[in-house]
Amino acid sequence: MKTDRPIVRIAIPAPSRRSFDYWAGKHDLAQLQRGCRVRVPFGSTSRVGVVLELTDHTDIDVAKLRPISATLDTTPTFSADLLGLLTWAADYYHHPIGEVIFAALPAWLRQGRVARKQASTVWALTATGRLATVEQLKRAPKQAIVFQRFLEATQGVTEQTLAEADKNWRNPLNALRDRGWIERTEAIAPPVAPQRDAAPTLSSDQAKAVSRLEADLNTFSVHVLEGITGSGKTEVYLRIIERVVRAGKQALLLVPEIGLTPQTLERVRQTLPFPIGQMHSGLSDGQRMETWMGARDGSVPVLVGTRSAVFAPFKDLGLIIVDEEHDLSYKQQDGFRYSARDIAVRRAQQLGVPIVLGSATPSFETLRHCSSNRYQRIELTARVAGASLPAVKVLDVRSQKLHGQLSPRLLEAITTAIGRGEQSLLFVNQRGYAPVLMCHDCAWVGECARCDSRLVWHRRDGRLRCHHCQSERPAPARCPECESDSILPIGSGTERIVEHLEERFPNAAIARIDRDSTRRRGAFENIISEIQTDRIQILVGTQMLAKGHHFPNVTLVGIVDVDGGLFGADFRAPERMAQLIVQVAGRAGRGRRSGTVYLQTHHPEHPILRRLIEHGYQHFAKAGLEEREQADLPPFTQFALLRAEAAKPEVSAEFLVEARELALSMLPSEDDVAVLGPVPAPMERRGGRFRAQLLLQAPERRPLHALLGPWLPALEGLKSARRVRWSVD
DNA sequence: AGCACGCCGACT
DNA sequence: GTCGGCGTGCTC
Repeated sequence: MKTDRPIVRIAIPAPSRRSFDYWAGKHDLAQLQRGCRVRVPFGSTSRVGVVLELTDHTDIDVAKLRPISATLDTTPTFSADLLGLLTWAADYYHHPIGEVIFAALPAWLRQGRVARKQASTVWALTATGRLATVEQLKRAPKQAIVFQRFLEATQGVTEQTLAEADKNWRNPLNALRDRGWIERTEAIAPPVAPQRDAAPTLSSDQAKAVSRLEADLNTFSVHVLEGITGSGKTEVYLRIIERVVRAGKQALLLVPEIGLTPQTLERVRQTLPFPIGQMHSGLSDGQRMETWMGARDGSVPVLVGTRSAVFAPFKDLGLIIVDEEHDLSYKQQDGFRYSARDIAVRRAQQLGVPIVLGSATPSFETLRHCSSNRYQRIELTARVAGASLPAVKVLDVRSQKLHGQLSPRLLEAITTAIGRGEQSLLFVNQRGYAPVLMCHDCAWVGECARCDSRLVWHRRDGRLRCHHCQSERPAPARCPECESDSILPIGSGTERIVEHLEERFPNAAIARIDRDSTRRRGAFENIISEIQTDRIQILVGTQMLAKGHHFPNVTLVGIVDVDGGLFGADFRAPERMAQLIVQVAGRAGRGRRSGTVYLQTHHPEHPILRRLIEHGYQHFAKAGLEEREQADLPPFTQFALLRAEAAKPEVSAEFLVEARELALSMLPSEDDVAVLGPVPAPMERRGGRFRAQLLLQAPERRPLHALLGPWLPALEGLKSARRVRWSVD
């Protein structure tokens, strides 16, 4: 109904997809514009909300309206275009608007703090300080630690950064100042001139790519930069970013979670003579706020960040780059399940700016857009500086005597590599010692009490752990069932592979890289830099090693077991396996020497494997897409998945059955959307909860969205919905 | 999600 | 008599 007093429509972080209406009250309407934050009473509590609209009508009973309690912003926190993007995302992913908007805010702003750039004091090296070395501070270890930070930073150091790293920083800082090595500077230190010797000459492919991108800088266009590992995609990104920033605009570079290593950032910093902002989960609230504000006011011209940086504010964004666009870490897996890559494309479209999707192994979805000419493809074919592509060898492990899953030929190849002073890299898709612990006498196996899974034996810690929930317990010395002491590990994880290698190569230095060995802060960086100094001869790791790192001396890459990707239940399993193989192959022979990739399999003739090896990723993807089309699978069919979980299996089943009935009653025709299920989820019991799902399948996006629109709010009203945890993917 | 309300068992 | 268990319902 229409009212005579102003009403504010507000997004509030609550699990309701509706917005909430309040009286504007006595507050200044200028501070209640779209995008401003306000504090409002909500039930018995108080919340921070964001104004979506100032209006004069409401759908609810005006007697229920309450006035907002306070305004929090004098100018809107969100620009019109960013708020537009967020409302689009809430709509597209059918997720509550309040939660979407709050996912895009730094914690301080979520709590209602004033958006103000901290008056951060920045210190920078003086001319004297640039010539000084850490060795001169041998007798002043505290100063050495602080000084080291200055050597690592190219753009000065804020007091806040120092305070976060070490609580004893003020005295050493003053001492360094007294030495005349550092000085206070005004704001962000003037960027140090890039230390690159000379800009590397671009290959003809790279030059062509740069000029094609430059031609499209002022319009929306999606370019897929497809280049094998080592073909120099990063150099293309850097050239085009530089061009955009010199034209007075900002650039956003999205990288996978694991991709934002100090090295990546350092490379960008060393190359581009601009202040570079970073945004990722490792930042403190203060740092995040600083970067957020800097991007918004334009003082951070280049922002490098992971998934959530796609929601960063910009004063004048001119370019978006999504590196390794196929990477799964662009998809948020819980809560607001968005794809940062897809949102980035939408954002570029909305702003009328170009976006570059880079990958050696583009996702099938992206390739399909290329073949329908919505995206333009740019290929980089040759590896730079003469480094050649590794040869791929399939090792048939059938009826071979294996040493902890390693075949004689693989061990032989490692021996040869060590003899030549080269490094070997082995991928194992299981951390821990062994994926299963089994009693040889009664066939007991360690199982998780809360999940449908086996417990992984972590021998170093003497524990059995579930990799799907938090539960763990001491590893038994005897079988808990029959008391036999012959309990055996079945299969191998990284720990056990390392053990076998240590027996076989007693003089080799072996490093293990998985979530367990890199849990400590800085451990990952330490191992990576140790590898780069060539002290390590053999690296054993999980997929976390597959991305991004440059190991010039690795010439042998082994994938201990590729069979998982051939027979996975998920229709995307072959795509992922192929991407992994190509990516890890990219780790071999990046320096001057050529490399070899060994794939161990029990199915050397499997057509999927043969296709990839004999014809390459492009051909593999083309055939894979044809198969998806035949089988009515995405991206040729649109899927939406309603998941539900509850402590009892019948509770989630009941909810999904009701949801199904509701969907069928709302559908104009059953031909539009097929409702399949409910069926138990792939791992039905996880963390003590029973999970089930309902699949909606439609040939087009439109009827699916048309159903989801009214269906999801209706589900909220279902009584069975309150007894389950549910979400839409 | 929080948070209050409400209706039943074990304590001083 | 009261404390508190967590089922149920609501938030403009």
